[in-house]
Amino acid sequence: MIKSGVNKHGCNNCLTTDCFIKQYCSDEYITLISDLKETSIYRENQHIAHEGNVVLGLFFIQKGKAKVISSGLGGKTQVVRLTKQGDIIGHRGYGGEKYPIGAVALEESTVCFIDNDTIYKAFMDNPKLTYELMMYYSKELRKSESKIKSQAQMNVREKVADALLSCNTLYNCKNTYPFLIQLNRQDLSDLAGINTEQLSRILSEFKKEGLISVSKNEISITNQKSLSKITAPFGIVE
Amino acid sequence: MIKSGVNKHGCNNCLTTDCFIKQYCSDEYITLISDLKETSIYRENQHIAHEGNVVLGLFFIQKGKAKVISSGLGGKTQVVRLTKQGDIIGHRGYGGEKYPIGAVALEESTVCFIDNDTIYKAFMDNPKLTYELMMYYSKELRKSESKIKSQAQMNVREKVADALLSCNTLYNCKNTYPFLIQLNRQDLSDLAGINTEQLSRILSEFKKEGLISVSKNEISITNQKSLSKITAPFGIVE
DNA sequence: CGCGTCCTTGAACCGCGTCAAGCCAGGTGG
DNA sequence: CCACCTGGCTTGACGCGGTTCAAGGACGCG
Repeated sequence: MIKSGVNKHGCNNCLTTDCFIKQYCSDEYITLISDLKETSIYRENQHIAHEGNVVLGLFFIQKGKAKVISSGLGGKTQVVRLTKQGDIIGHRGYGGEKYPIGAVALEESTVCFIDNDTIYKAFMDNPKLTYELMMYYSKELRKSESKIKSQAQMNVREKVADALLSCNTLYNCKNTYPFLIQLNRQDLSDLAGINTEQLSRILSEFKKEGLISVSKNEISITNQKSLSKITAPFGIVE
Repeated sequence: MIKSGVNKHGCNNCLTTDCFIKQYCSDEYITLISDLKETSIYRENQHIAHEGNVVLGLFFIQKGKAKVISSGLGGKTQVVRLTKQGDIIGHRGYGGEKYPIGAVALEESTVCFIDNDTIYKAFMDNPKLTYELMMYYSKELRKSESKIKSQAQMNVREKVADALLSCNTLYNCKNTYPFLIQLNRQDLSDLAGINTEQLSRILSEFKKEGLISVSKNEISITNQKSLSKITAPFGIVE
């Protein structure tokens, strides 16, 4: 992990507009947090948070993408969710508890870390911040609950469509097509909750049906509408 | 739905100790909310919130139990989570959005409803309330993300053990055994994410192995430890 | 007593995961 | 520059686990 100098990345110089702190804290607190936070740059595949470590604070993704993962039996990994700029990693659990979920950068990412004490003070003095973060978790919870159903009821074909669409909803802000999925087969299958072989098969199907295109092993969504029809019966929330 | 008179159930007369409002609001706000909330009693199997309705506020479970459900394809239902006294139903989404998840009482339950405007004011003036609710959602999110992995990776046997244990963790506060599971086969299988036939088979297995006992179709956990061993490789978070 | 509901058990089918082999692109070293 | 190796991806074959279909039992209720 490359720890950058604290002062070089002051919040006032930060260009990110999605940051909860900058949006919902008083100027006074922005300055305070700016002094106390730590900003680090993670390269692709570097761990931002390790599974099983104690939660010492909150990570804010200033720039980049990450996957939130949870390991199961026999080396299996589940991608629980994907995150982008402005997202938060490391739910604040009950004080000092271990966090059973890890996070890994998918591309070079800039991440701010704010320790529990500092963020707690900010919460107490900036009700709007706490409120918006509550809403954020609430929204994530809805998405997560929706995914439980997907995992329980969908067949592999539907799971793949769902995984592709959730990438699209999250990362394709401008809603333009073709849209490139920036995940390798392993991550994509871990997200869909299936194995890589099945994923390959289904992708080939989709390719034949003209829903996606694959070149140089990179997947692009070309027909979002038809893809959506596959998952339609489930009323997916993204 | 039986709507009780507003004044009869003032917060100051309420005996519940787990209520977020009573714990974290100023006296002034408790009185205000007491006047504006609506308290209703739901009988078993009555809908507290309907899937697809607009979210007009938050439900607090004062007394009783409920299941939070989400319907899928072909009449399938997923029990997304179970709730008890002190829990919250109806995540506040982005303003006025439809809520894709429903809630049904599992037994006679008393539920308080607070509309969006009122609760928003309370949030802005009671930082501790907002903070605790944020923590609540954060905790629920962790549990939910853990369940995604369960659904994706567990086999039916493990899913059943997991479902039984999650009931136990939630409702068996005193941690005494045998502990009666108060769900019928349909609800239990919807919670586990499997069908009733499989559930039956696995329950018979567990019965033979002495992990549970079944009398008059009611399931009791007799050996929580051995049951936990089945799900142990997954590091379940409850 | 007959009916309906819920639960259990059996049997057959098939979707999915596993294993294994082959393909392709990129990197390395002779 | 080519041969070789490696890692990621694809495709096929097979067997198991789980879903589905169907029948029968247990129980409560009119």
